Amino acid sequence: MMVKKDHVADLVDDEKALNGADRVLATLNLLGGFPDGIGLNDLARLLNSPRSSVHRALGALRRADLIEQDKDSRYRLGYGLLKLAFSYYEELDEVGRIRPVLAALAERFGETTHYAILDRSEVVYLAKVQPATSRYQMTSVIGGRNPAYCTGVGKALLAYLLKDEQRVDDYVDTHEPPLVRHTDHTITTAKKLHKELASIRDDGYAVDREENEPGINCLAIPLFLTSKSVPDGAVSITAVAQRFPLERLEKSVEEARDVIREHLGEVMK
Amino acid sequence: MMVKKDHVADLVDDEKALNGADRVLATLNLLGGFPDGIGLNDLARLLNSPRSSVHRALGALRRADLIEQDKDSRYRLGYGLLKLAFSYYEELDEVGRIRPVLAALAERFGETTHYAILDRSEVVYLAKVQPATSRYQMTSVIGGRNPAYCTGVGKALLAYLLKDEQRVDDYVDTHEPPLVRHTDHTITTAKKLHKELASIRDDGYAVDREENEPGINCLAIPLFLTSKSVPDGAVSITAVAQRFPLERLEKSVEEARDVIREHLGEVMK
DNA sequence: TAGACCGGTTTCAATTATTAGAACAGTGTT
DNA sequence: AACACTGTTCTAATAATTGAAACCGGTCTA
Repeated sequence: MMVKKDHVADLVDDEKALNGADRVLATLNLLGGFPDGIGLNDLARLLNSPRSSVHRALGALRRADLIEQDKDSRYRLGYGLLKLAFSYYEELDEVGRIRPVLAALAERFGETTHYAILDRSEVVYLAKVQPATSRYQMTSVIGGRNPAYCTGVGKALLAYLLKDEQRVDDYVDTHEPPLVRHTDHTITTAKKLHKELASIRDDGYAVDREENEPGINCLAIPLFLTSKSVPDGAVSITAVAQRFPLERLEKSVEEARDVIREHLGEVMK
Repeated sequence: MMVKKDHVADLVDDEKALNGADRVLATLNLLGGFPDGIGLNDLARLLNSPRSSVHRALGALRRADLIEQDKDSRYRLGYGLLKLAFSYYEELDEVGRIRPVLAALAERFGETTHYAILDRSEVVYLAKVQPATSRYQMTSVIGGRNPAYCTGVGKALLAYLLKDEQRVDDYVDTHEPPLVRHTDHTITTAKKLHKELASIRDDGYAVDREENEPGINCLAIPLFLTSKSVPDGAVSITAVAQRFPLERLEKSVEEARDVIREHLGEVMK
């Protein structure tokens, strides 16, 4: 079988050999990329570890009910992992509260909606609802990340964290790697970012104008669930520019706010 | 803090001490039960392992991006785990096909819907959709399991696997533990089970008459997606008996079939 | 203010499980 | 029948895990 080599780079440091538990967990992470399963040999190659070691790692994972072995003896992530993750996920307080809102917004506008929080300099997606009539498949994954500066939700949340030019400068200077240009519209300078964040504070919402992915626009509204000054997270409506133009997205702000208010009350600026 | 001791029994064999990778994975599994996080000491107690060993295990898990440490230094499952599980889950072929059907059924009947497959003698829930107006919270979790003989989906799937009395006998005899009575209506004898499965084969659907949980009824329809003779899985509509009586559930069969046909075509007997 | 206590973290010699190469055992293909 | 391909088991040498105890930074209490 062909295996994409570049897939590995992120997961395994080819330099130093893994040992013990680290190898077990690297194996687990690696298996996530192969929904149809993968053989021991390929796995060992990818981890550049001896087959017998990987074999024992797989044994531990199977004992813990995290992976399974198909009839054709390929290894896959197992249902135990799904149960672990989903039972944890369903217990997250925020998610239960927010998901009905996302569903309502997705239904109303016919577009994919997200809820994301800020973690250091990145946004983490904690919920995602696709409308019933979704023809497109967004690349976002629950638990997945994006840089804050080039996403709608990210800017919506940064706006209330980087309130003056000084902090924006610090953010940009210490950002590692430096603000990368994803598209023609990506904001890459402290000056522009500060201006953008100020405007977001004024409006109470943020717009991603194809700054992260070409052809993808996004409207994001920060939510103040537990604090009046710092938002806990932000909801977003993500739309394909071609089908749902930017102007229409910006005109939808009040309608979206109404939906949110209906479910959560006064949680917006 | 108070920690439920019985929670552990399933996860950790108190007898023999864990070592290395096994302890790391036991830690991971254990953390799933504490969405608000848990401290190192409690964790070590539950795993009855030395704190330093658990500490190193946690280090490995953090390196693998599977857990995180809160401000107050409690350990939680991390977003990396969510990403791992969800990216795998979203890639599962069946799920993508089935979920629209579940959503449509949930919407139509206002009840929770499931899709489950058979794994040895248990059913595994692979998808779950709650209606927008869901007041009740079902206990089922994606990746979770139930015995087949006392659930609607389980019986719907067994029906096409245990086609003669001989196989039903074998199933019942080798079932470990023996067929346990969950409620007054649970089927616990081979004779009754055979009769029930025969009836299911005739009808093309199964009904769980409060056999698994008191007060919970269920209508299940097996789906023949890849084979004409053996169903791949079954969808179910789970209803609280009080609000949605059994008769109404049985009368809904044709309507449910129409919804399924609409989305998937001819996949039913 | 001292001091006891709680948490997480680090240390270190003894131990023991991991390591990795190689042999083994099945399958399906040529 | 030989081959190439799996996953699996075996083994002595090695290196990582082990776990008691010490440590450190807090917070509560006397």
